[in-house]
Amino acid sequence: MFKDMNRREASKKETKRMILKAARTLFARKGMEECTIRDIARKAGVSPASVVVHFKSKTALLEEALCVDIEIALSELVASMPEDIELIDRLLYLSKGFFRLYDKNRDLYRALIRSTVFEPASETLIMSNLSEQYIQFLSHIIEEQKTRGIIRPEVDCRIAAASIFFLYNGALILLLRMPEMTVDMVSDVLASMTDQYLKGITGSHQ
Amino acid sequence: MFKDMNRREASKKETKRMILKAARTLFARKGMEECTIRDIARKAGVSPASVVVHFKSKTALLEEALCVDIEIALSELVASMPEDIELIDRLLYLSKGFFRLYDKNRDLYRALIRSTVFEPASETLIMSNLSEQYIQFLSHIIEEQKTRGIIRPEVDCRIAAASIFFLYNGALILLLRMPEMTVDMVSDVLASMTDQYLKGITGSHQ
DNA sequence: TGTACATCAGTGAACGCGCGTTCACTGATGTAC
DNA sequence: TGTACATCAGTGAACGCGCGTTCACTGATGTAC
Repeated sequence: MFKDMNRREASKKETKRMILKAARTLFARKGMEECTIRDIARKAGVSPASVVVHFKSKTALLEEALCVDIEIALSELVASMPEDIELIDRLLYLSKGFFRLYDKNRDLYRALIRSTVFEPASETLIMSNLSEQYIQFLSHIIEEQKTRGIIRPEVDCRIAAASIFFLYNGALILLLRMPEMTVDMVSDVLASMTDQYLKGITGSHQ
Repeated sequence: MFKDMNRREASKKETKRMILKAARTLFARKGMEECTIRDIARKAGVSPASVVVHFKSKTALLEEALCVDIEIALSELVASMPEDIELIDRLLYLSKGFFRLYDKNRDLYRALIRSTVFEPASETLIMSNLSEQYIQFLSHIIEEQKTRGIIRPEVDCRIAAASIFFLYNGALILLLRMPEMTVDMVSDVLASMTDQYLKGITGSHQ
């Protein structure tokens, strides 16, 4: 029974894989706007109708095609994170990694983020999950820093992680919408912001 | 000579005004996706081609139609800002004002923000200017708090204002993409974040 | 085991839609002489 | 002053495009008996 299911399902997965591969190639080459579902179907060697069967829209296809790279980048960054550096440097290590990724093809990632960030969360599950993973990872870092006494015990880690994510997100928007900004410039801005955030801006602290 | 110019230009402006008025009504009633340029033209009593002459795209029309409300809201909030409350309450007073505005028609404002925030800044001048105005106003508040000794002198006001704006922006995205979030819930989250930001999260401050 | 039927992934052509764009045009307004 | 021309806002119809959707279909795979 399972074997039977698997034959059909395997060929279905294979078709989907081919469409995704063609989509990744064409999106990267020509950008979101310039390639049509029919282009991708032709390149993948399937019928246009088949693309729509596997992905409910061009946006959903884009999301699934590009999120692979983001997932890989996230796990690589997490794995390669230096252990012996300060909190702020760890945070910036992550941000800068993502900025570099998105900088490889700004228009394409801009199209992706625009069509996911502002959609209802239920429509863009893959991107929502990625953001959630990222925030949770930030939250763990903060929790860990708390045990070391670097972060004050009464701080809500979840709120702090989300704040850091929002700052990152703002900086990312700067990068994507202003052609004259470089990865380094945006990283510097984010560094200042994050530094301020960690230290606070009120009172006469130090 | 001026009188001559004015006749033509006046009628041109009048046409534009009528298109804008029709657009505001129809957008608010049916939403961005559900109304077409031809609908708006019909309602305004002009030719569809005329709409395209005055506004280069449907998005540009949406931007110009809705930004009026945002501008009004901003200046009202600035004018009605209580003077005798704490910094954090002033910041939240502004944010909550905007949340309430956007909450009146979430889908519509979501469409607006999605199609402006991620476009190149040069394509969406009105919204860019509004954000800039808002950040500058935040910057003035911080500057003023600095003179009172509430904010530390070495703090970069511009960076602080942008950070606060980014936190606000993140909270706004929460509101717009999660139907179950209310204005009060989002305001509470933003309050926690802003509070943390002002105090800082590292060290044994206080 | 074989036969007869059911399921279902994928096909390819067609549809209606709204988009921006184009076009020759009309007619009012402005300008030159 | 009038006449003849230039400008230009706005017209309305048509165009090609890509989109999602629909449809009857084919043919391979799986299932019941």
